[in-house]
Amino acid sequence: MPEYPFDSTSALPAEAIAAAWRRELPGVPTSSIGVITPLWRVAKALADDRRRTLDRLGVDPGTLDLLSTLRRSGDPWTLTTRELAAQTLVTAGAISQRVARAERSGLVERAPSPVSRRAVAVTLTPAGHRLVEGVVGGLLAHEEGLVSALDPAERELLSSLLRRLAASVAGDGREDG
Amino acid sequence: MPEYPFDSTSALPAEAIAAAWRRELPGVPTSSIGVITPLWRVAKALADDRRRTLDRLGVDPGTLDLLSTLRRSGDPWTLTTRELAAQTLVTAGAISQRVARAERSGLVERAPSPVSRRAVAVTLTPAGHRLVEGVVGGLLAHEEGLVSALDPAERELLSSLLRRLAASVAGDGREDG
DNA sequence: TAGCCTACGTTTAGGCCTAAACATAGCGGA
DNA sequence: TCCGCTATGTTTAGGCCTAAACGTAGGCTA
Repeated sequence: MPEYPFDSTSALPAEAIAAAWRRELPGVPTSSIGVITPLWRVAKALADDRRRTLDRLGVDPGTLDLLSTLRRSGDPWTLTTRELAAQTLVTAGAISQRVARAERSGLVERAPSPVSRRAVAVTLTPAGHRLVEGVVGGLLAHEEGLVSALDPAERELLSSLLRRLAASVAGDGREDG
Repeated sequence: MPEYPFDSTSALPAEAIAAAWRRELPGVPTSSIGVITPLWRVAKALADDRRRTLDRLGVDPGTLDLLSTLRRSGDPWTLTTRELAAQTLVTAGAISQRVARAERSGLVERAPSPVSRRAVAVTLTPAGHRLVEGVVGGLLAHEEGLVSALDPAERELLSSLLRRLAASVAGDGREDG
Protein backbone atom coordinates (compact mmCIF):
# COMPACT_ATOMS: atom_id res chain seq x y z
CA MET A 1 0.00 0.00 0.00
CA PRO A 2 1.36 3.43 -0.92
CA GLU A 3 2.11 5.72 1.95
CA TYR A 4 -0.44 8.48 1.68
CA PRO A 5 0.16 11.84 3.29
CA PHE A 6 -2.48 12.69 5.83
CA ASP A 7 -5.55 14.28 4.36
CA SER A 8 -6.63 17.82 5.05
CA THR A 9 -9.81 16.89 6.85
CA SER A 10 -7.94 15.20 9.68
CA ALA A 11 -5.49 18.09 10.03
CA LEU A 12 -5.53 20.71 12.74
CA PRO A 13 -8.11 23.41 11.88
CA ALA A 14 -6.54 26.65 10.72
CA GLU A 15 -8.13 28.42 13.67
CA ALA A 16 -6.31 26.10 16.09
CA ILE A 17 -3.01 26.94 14.42
CA ALA A 18 -3.69 30.66 14.74
CA ALA A 19 -4.67 30.22 18.40
CA ALA A 20 -1.48 28.28 19.10
CA TRP A 21 0.64 31.10 17.67
CA ARG A 22 -1.21 33.69 19.73
CA ARG A 23 -0.62 31.59 22.84
CA GLU A 24 3.05 30.88 22.13
CA LEU A 25 4.16 34.15 20.57
CA PRO A 26 1.68 36.84 21.58
CA GLY A 27 1.79 39.71 19.16
CA VAL A 28 2.32 37.84 15.90
CA PRO A 29 -0.38 38.72 13.39
CA THR A 30 -2.43 35.60 12.70
CA SER A 31 -5.30 36.76 10.56
CA SER A 32 -3.85 35.54 7.27
CA ILE A 33 -3.79 31.94 8.50
CA GLY A 34 -7.53 31.51 8.22
CA VAL A 35 -7.43 31.95 4.46
CA ILE A 36 -3.95 30.80 3.43
CA THR A 37 -4.05 27.49 5.29
CA PRO A 38 -7.32 26.21 3.80
CA LEU A 39 -6.20 27.44 0.40
CA TRP A 40 -3.00 25.40 0.49
CA ARG A 41 -4.80 22.39 1.82
CA VAL A 42 -7.29 22.35 -1.02
CA ALA A 43 -4.55 22.93 -3.57
CA LYS A 44 -2.52 20.09 -2.15
CA ALA A 45 -5.53 17.77 -1.99
CA LEU A 46 -6.30 18.53 -5.64
CA ALA A 47 -2.69 18.03 -6.66
CA ASP A 48 -2.47 14.72 -4.79
CA ASP A 49 -5.73 13.57 -6.29
CA ARG A 50 -4.63 14.50 -9.79
CA ARG A 51 -1.26 12.82 -9.39
CA ARG A 52 -2.90 9.57 -8.33
CA THR A 53 -5.57 9.72 -11.01
CA LEU A 54 -2.97 10.32 -13.71
CA ASP A 55 -0.73 7.65 -12.28
CA ARG A 56 -3.46 5.13 -12.98
CA LEU A 57 -3.70 6.48 -16.51
CA GLY A 58 0.03 6.20 -17.07
CA VAL A 59 1.11 9.83 -17.29
CA ASP A 60 2.52 12.39 -14.90
CA PRO A 61 1.05 15.82 -14.20
CA GLY A 62 3.91 17.82 -15.74
CA THR A 63 3.77 15.87 -18.97
CA LEU A 64 -0.01 16.12 -19.21
CA ASP A 65 0.21 19.87 -18.63
CA LEU A 66 2.64 20.09 -21.53
CA LEU A 67 0.58 17.90 -23.86
CA SER A 68 -2.64 19.68 -22.90
CA THR A 69 -1.20 23.09 -23.63
CA LEU A 70 -0.08 21.95 -27.06
CA ARG A 71 -3.36 20.18 -27.78
CA ARG A 72 -5.45 23.17 -26.76
CA SER A 73 -3.44 25.49 -28.94
CA GLY A 74 -5.01 23.82 -31.99
CA ASP A 75 -3.61 22.90 -35.38
CA PRO A 76 -0.63 22.55 -35.93
CA TRP A 77 -0.22 21.77 -32.18
CA THR A 78 3.12 23.52 -32.03
CA LEU A 79 4.43 26.10 -29.57
CA THR A 80 7.87 27.42 -28.72
CA THR A 81 9.54 26.77 -25.39
CA ARG A 82 8.87 30.37 -24.43
CA GLU A 83 5.18 30.18 -25.20
CA LEU A 84 4.90 26.97 -23.22
CA ALA A 85 6.59 28.58 -20.23
CA ALA A 86 4.23 31.55 -20.37
CA GLN A 87 1.12 29.38 -20.51
CA THR A 88 2.10 26.84 -17.90
CA LEU A 89 3.54 29.33 -15.40
CA VAL A 90 6.80 27.47 -14.86
CA THR A 91 10.32 28.56 -15.76
CA ALA A 92 11.90 27.95 -19.14
CA GLY A 93 14.27 25.54 -17.43
CA ALA A 94 11.38 23.44 -16.19
CA ILE A 95 9.86 23.40 -19.68
CA SER A 96 13.14 22.28 -21.11
CA GLN A 97 13.15 19.33 -18.73
CA ARG A 98 9.51 18.46 -19.32
CA VAL A 99 10.02 18.53 -23.07
CA ALA A 100 13.11 16.35 -22.75
CA ARG A 101 11.16 13.76 -20.75
CA ALA A 102 8.20 13.83 -23.11
CA GLU A 103 10.51 13.59 -26.10
CA ARG A 104 12.20 10.51 -24.63
CA SER A 105 8.74 8.98 -24.36
CA GLY A 106 7.94 9.85 -27.96
CA LEU A 107 5.10 12.22 -27.09
CA VAL A 108 6.51 15.41 -28.58
CA GLU A 109 9.19 16.42 -31.03
CA ARG A 110 11.57 19.35 -31.05
CA ALA A 111 12.50 21.16 -34.23
CA PRO A 112 13.97 24.53 -35.15
CA SER A 113 11.19 27.06 -35.32
CA PRO A 114 10.31 28.26 -38.82
CA VAL A 115 9.73 31.73 -37.41
CA SER A 116 12.83 32.57 -35.44
CA ARG A 117 16.05 30.70 -35.79
CA ARG A 118 16.80 30.75 -32.08
CA ALA A 119 13.37 29.48 -31.05
CA VAL A 120 12.56 25.79 -30.68
CA ALA A 121 9.22 24.48 -31.89
CA VAL A 122 7.69 21.71 -29.81
CA THR A 123 5.05 19.62 -31.58
CA LEU A 124 2.73 16.84 -30.49
CA THR A 125 3.46 13.46 -32.08
CA PRO A 126 0.65 11.02 -32.95
CA ALA A 127 1.36 9.18 -29.69
CA GLY A 128 1.12 12.47 -27.82
CA HIS A 129 -2.21 13.20 -29.47
CA ARG A 130 -3.55 9.80 -28.53
CA LEU A 131 -2.43 10.11 -24.93
CA VAL A 132 -3.81 13.56 -24.27
CA GLU A 133 -7.06 12.88 -26.09
CA GLY A 134 -7.54 9.64 -24.21
CA VAL A 135 -6.94 11.18 -20.80
CA VAL A 136 -8.22 14.73 -20.70
CA GLY A 137 -11.93 13.94 -20.86
CA GLY A 138 -11.75 11.48 -18.00
CA LEU A 139 -9.66 13.78 -15.87
CA LEU A 140 -11.98 16.73 -16.34
CA ALA A 141 -15.02 14.56 -15.66
CA HIS A 142 -13.43 13.35 -12.44
CA GLU A 143 -12.59 16.86 -11.29
CA GLU A 144 -16.08 18.02 -12.16
CA GLY A 145 -17.22 15.58 -9.50
CA LEU A 146 -14.81 17.03 -6.97
CA VAL A 147 -16.04 20.59 -7.32
CA SER A 148 -19.68 19.61 -7.45
CA ALA A 149 -19.85 20.08 -3.68
CA LEU A 150 -20.38 23.73 -4.56
CA ASP A 151 -23.32 24.89 -6.61
CA PRO A 152 -22.71 27.06 -9.70
CA ALA A 153 -23.26 30.35 -7.90
CA GLU A 154 -20.86 29.36 -5.14
CA ARG A 155 -18.24 28.31 -7.67
CA GLU A 156 -18.52 31.64 -9.41
CA LEU A 157 -18.15 33.43 -6.10
CA LEU A 158 -15.14 31.35 -5.12
CA SER A 159 -13.56 31.89 -8.49
CA SER A 160 -13.94 35.64 -8.29
CA LEU A 161 -12.52 35.87 -4.77
CA LEU A 162 -9.56 33.79 -5.89
CA ARG A 163 -8.92 35.98 -8.91
CA ARG A 164 -8.86 39.09 -6.73
CA LEU A 165 -6.46 37.42 -4.33
CA ALA A 166 -4.21 36.32 -7.21
CA ALA A 167 -4.00 39.89 -8.47
CA SER A 168 -2.96 41.04 -5.00
CA VAL A 169 -0.29 38.40 -4.53
CA ALA A 170 1.18 38.81 -7.99
CA GLY A 171 1.20 42.59 -7.66
CA ASP A 172 2.99 42.54 -4.33
CA GLY A 173 6.08 40.47 -3.69
CA ARG A 174 7.49 41.13 -7.12
CA GLU A 175 7.60 44.80 -7.93
CA ASP A 176 10.76 45.84 -6.16
CA GLY A 177 13.67 45.27 -8.50
CA MET B 1 18.82 38.04 -12.26
CA PRO B 2 16.80 35.01 -11.17
CA GLU B 3 14.58 33.56 -13.77
CA TYR B 4 11.06 34.07 -12.49
CA PRO B 5 8.22 31.93 -13.75
CA PHE B 6 5.51 33.98 -15.37
CA ASP B 7 3.00 35.37 -12.95
CA SER B 8 -0.63 34.40 -12.83
CA THR B 9 -1.97 37.78 -13.88
CA SER B 10 -0.36 37.55 -17.31
CA ALA B 11 -1.55 33.99 -17.86
CA LEU B 12 -4.42 32.94 -20.07
CA PRO B 13 -7.73 33.44 -18.22
CA ALA B 14 -9.30 30.19 -17.06
CA GLU B 15 -12.30 30.92 -19.23
CA ALA B 16 -10.09 31.04 -22.34
CA ILE B 17 -8.67 27.63 -21.46
CA ALA B 18 -12.15 26.17 -21.07
CA ALA B 19 -13.23 27.73 -24.38
CA ALA B 20 -10.17 26.27 -26.12
CA TRP B 21 -11.04 22.78 -24.89
CA ARG B 22 -14.63 23.15 -26.04
CA ARG B 23 -13.41 24.24 -29.47
CA GLU B 24 -10.76 21.52 -29.80
CA LEU B 25 -12.47 18.59 -28.15
CA PRO B 26 -16.21 19.26 -28.11
CA GLY B 27 -17.89 17.25 -25.42
CA VAL B 28 -15.26 17.42 -22.70
CA PRO B 29 -16.72 18.81 -19.48
CA THR B 30 -15.03 22.11 -18.74
CA SER B 31 -16.92 23.53 -15.81
CA SER B 32 -14.33 22.56 -13.19
CA ILE B 33 -11.66 24.68 -14.90
CA GLY B 34 -13.14 27.96 -13.72
CA VAL B 35 -12.52 27.11 -10.10
CA ILE B 36 -9.53 24.76 -10.16
CA THR B 37 -7.33 26.94 -12.37
CA PRO B 38 -7.58 30.13 -10.28
CA LEU B 39 -7.15 28.06 -7.16
CA TRP B 40 -3.86 26.59 -8.33
CA ARG B 41 -2.64 29.92 -9.57
CA VAL B 42 -3.16 31.59 -6.23
CA ALA B 43 -1.59 28.68 -4.40
CA LYS B 44 1.43 28.80 -6.67
CA ALA B 45 1.74 32.57 -6.37
CA LEU B 46 1.65 32.27 -2.58
CA ALA B 47 4.18 29.44 -2.59
CA ASP B 48 6.53 31.37 -4.90
CA ASP B 49 6.18 34.47 -2.78
CA ARG B 50 6.88 32.57 0.42
CA ARG B 51 9.88 30.79 -1.05
CA ARG B 52 11.44 34.10 -2.09
CA THR B 53 10.64 35.81 1.18
CA LEU B 54 12.16 32.98 3.18
CA ASP B 55 15.14 32.82 0.88
CA ARG B 56 15.99 36.38 1.90
CA LEU B 57 15.65 35.31 5.54
CA GLY B 58 17.94 32.32 5.07
CA VAL B 59 15.57 29.40 5.50
CA ASP B 60 13.59 27.15 3.19
CA PRO B 61 9.84 26.54 3.37
CA GLY B 62 10.05 22.88 4.39
CA THR B 63 12.40 23.62 7.25
CA LEU B 64 10.33 26.55 8.47
CA ASP B 65 7.22 24.38 8.39
CA LEU B 66 9.01 21.85 10.58
CA LEU B 67 10.34 24.42 13.04
CA SER B 68 6.98 26.22 13.19
CA THR B 69 5.11 23.04 13.98
CA LEU B 70 7.49 22.27 16.82
CA ARG B 71 7.46 25.84 18.11
CA ARG B 72 3.67 26.05 18.07
CA SER B 73 3.34 22.79 19.97
CA GLY B 74 4.66 24.57 23.08
CA ASP B 75 7.01 23.46 25.84
CA PRO B 76 8.98 21.13 25.55
CA TRP B 77 8.87 21.75 21.75
CA THR B 78 9.09 18.07 20.97
CA LEU B 79 7.02 15.92 18.62
CA THR B 80 7.48 12.47 17.10
CA THR B 81 8.01 11.93 13.40
CA ARG B 82 4.45 10.64 13.16
CA GLU B 83 2.94 13.68 14.81
CA LEU B 84 4.95 15.95 12.54
CA ALA B 85 3.72 14.09 9.47
CA ALA B 86 0.11 14.37 10.61
CA GLN B 87 0.35 18.10 11.24
CA THR B 88 2.29 19.07 8.16
CA LEU B 89 0.34 16.85 5.74
CA VAL B 90 3.39 15.28 4.12
CA THR B 91 4.51 11.66 4.21
CA ALA B 92 6.69 10.22 6.97
CA GLY B 93 9.44 9.84 4.39
CA ALA B 94 9.37 13.56 3.67
CA ILE B 95 9.51 14.34 7.39
CA SER B 96 12.48 12.07 7.77
CA GLN B 97 14.30 14.03 5.08
CA ARG B 98 13.29 17.41 6.45
CA VAL B 99 14.45 16.44 9.93
CA ALA B 100 17.75 15.15 8.55
CA ARG B 101 18.37 18.46 6.78
CA ALA B 102 17.40 20.52 9.82
CA GLU B 103 19.54 18.34 12.06
CA ARG B 104 22.57 18.87 9.81
CA SER B 105 21.97 22.61 10.21
CA GLY B 106 21.77 22.27 13.99
CA LEU B 107 18.15 23.41 14.20
CA VAL B 108 16.61 20.27 15.70
CA GLU B 109 17.78 17.15 17.50
CA ARG B 110 16.58 13.57 17.29
CA ALA B 111 16.37 11.33 20.33
CA PRO B 112 14.58 8.12 21.26
CA SER B 113 11.13 8.98 22.50
CA PRO B 114 10.59 8.51 26.24
CA VAL B 115 7.07 7.28 25.49
CA SER B 116 7.43 4.56 22.91
CA ARG B 117 10.68 2.84 22.09
CA ARG B 118 10.03 2.78 18.39
CA ALA B 119 9.14 6.48 18.16
CA VAL B 120 11.69 9.23 17.55
CA ALA B 121 11.37 12.53 19.40
CA VAL B 122 12.34 15.63 17.43
CA THR B 123 13.16 18.69 19.51
CA LEU B 124 13.99 22.31 18.70
CA THR B 125 17.54 23.37 19.57
CA PRO B 126 18.31 26.90 20.80
CA ALA B 127 19.37 27.80 17.26
CA GLY B 128 16.07 26.42 15.97
CA HIS B 129 14.18 28.54 18.49
CA ARG B 130 16.05 31.66 17.48
CA LEU B 131 15.46 31.07 13.78
CA VAL B 132 11.75 30.39 13.96
CA GLU B 133 11.10 33.16 16.45
CA GLY B 134 13.03 35.62 14.34
CA VAL B 135 11.23 34.75 11.11
CA VAL B 136 7.62 33.85 11.83
CA GLY B 137 6.42 37.30 12.83
CA GLY B 138 7.80 38.92 9.70
CA LEU B 139 6.44 36.23 7.44
CA LEU B 140 2.94 36.42 8.89
CA ALA B 141 2.99 40.21 8.70
CA HIS B 142 3.99 40.03 5.05
CA GLU B 143 1.24 37.54 4.22
CA GLU B 144 -1.28 39.64 6.10
CA GLY B 145 -0.54 42.29 3.51
CA LEU B 146 -1.15 39.88 0.66
CA VAL B 147 -4.60 38.84 1.79
CA SER B 148 -5.64 42.36 2.71
CA ALA B 149 -7.08 42.76 -0.79
CA LEU B 150 -10.11 41.04 0.71
CA ASP B 151 -12.04 42.51 3.60
CA PRO B 152 -12.71 40.36 6.69
CA ALA B 153 -16.16 39.23 5.56
CA GLU B 154 -14.83 38.21 2.17
CA ARG B 155 -11.97 36.30 3.78
CA GLU B 156 -14.38 34.44 5.98
CA LEU B 157 -16.53 33.60 2.97
CA LEU B 158 -13.52 32.42 0.96
CA SER B 159 -12.29 30.37 3.86
CA SER B 160 -15.61 28.62 4.30
CA LEU B 161 -15.97 27.81 0.59
CA LEU B 162 -12.45 26.38 0.61
CA ARG B 163 -13.15 24.22 3.62
CA ARG B 164 -16.21 22.77 1.96
CA LEU B 165 -14.23 22.05 -1.17
CA ALA B 166 -11.45 20.42 0.84
CA ALA B 167 -13.94 18.09 2.48
CA SER B 168 -15.25 17.08 -0.94
CA VAL B 169 -11.82 16.44 -2.44
CA ALA B 170 -10.53 14.50 0.56
CA GLY B 171 -13.68 12.42 0.78
CA ASP B 172 -13.61 11.47 -2.88
CA GLY B 173 -10.50 10.26 -4.64
CA ARG B 174 -9.42 8.17 -1.68
CA GLU B 175 -12.17 5.93 -0.48
CA ASP B 176 -11.88 3.06 -2.89
CA GLY B 177 -9.16 0.84 -1.44
C1' DT C 1 33.41 43.74 -38.14
C1' DA C 2 33.98 44.02 -33.35
C1' DG C 3 31.41 45.06 -29.24
C1' DC C 4 27.34 44.91 -26.80
C1' DC C 5 22.83 43.79 -25.65
C1' DT C 6 18.86 41.08 -25.46
C1' DA C 7 16.19 36.88 -26.40
C1' DC C 8 15.89 32.07 -26.16
C1' DG C 9 17.14 27.51 -24.60
C1' DT C 10 19.69 24.13 -21.91
C1' DT C 11 22.22 22.41 -18.11
C1' DT C 12 23.38 21.82 -13.34
C1' DA C 13 22.98 22.01 -8.27
C1' DG C 14 20.11 21.44 -4.89
C1' DG C 15 15.58 21.56 -2.51
C1' DC C 16 11.29 19.05 -2.08
C1' DC C 17 8.11 15.57 -2.68
C1' DT C 18 5.78 10.62 -3.20
C1' DA C 19 5.78 5.70 -3.53
C1' DA C 20 7.77 1.70 -2.37
C1' DA C 21 11.09 -1.26 -0.23
C1' DC C 22 13.30 -2.00 4.07
C1' DA C 23 14.23 -2.32 8.91
C1' DT C 24 12.80 -2.74 13.66
C1' DA C 25 9.77 -2.74 17.64
C1' DG C 26 6.07 -4.29 20.19
C1' DC C 27 1.66 -6.92 20.59
C1' DG C 28 -1.03 -10.94 20.78
C1' DG C 29 -2.42 -15.52 19.87
C1' DA C 30 -1.57 -20.51 19.34
C1' DT D 1 8.28 -19.14 21.99
C1' DC D 2 7.32 -18.75 17.31
C1' DC D 3 4.46 -16.50 13.93
C1' DG D 4 2.22 -12.88 12.17
C1' DC D 5 0.52 -8.33 12.23
C1' DT D 6 0.81 -3.48 12.97
C1' DA D 7 3.19 0.85 14.02
C1' DT D 8 7.06 3.68 13.31
C1' DG D 9 11.02 5.39 10.82
C1' DT D 10 14.48 5.45 7.14
C1' DT D 11 16.22 4.90 2.60
C1' DT D 12 16.12 4.97 -2.38
C1' DA D 13 14.47 5.92 -7.09
C1' DG D 14 12.60 9.09 -9.66
C1' DG D 15 9.57 13.07 -10.75
C1' DC D 16 9.35 18.03 -10.45
C1' DC D 17 10.72 22.52 -9.56
C1' DT D 18 13.70 27.08 -9.12
C1' DA D 19 17.84 29.76 -9.54
C1' DA D 20 21.81 30.49 -11.72
C1' DA D 21 25.38 29.71 -15.00
C1' DC D 22 26.08 28.91 -19.59
C1' DG D 23 25.69 28.78 -24.71
C1' DT D 24 24.33 30.80 -28.82
C1' DA D 25 21.52 33.78 -32.12
C1' DG D 26 20.32 38.10 -34.02
C1' DG D 27 20.15 42.94 -33.95
C1' DC D 28 22.31 47.33 -33.59
C1' DT D 29 25.88 50.55 -33.80
C1' DA D 30 30.15 52.64 -34.27
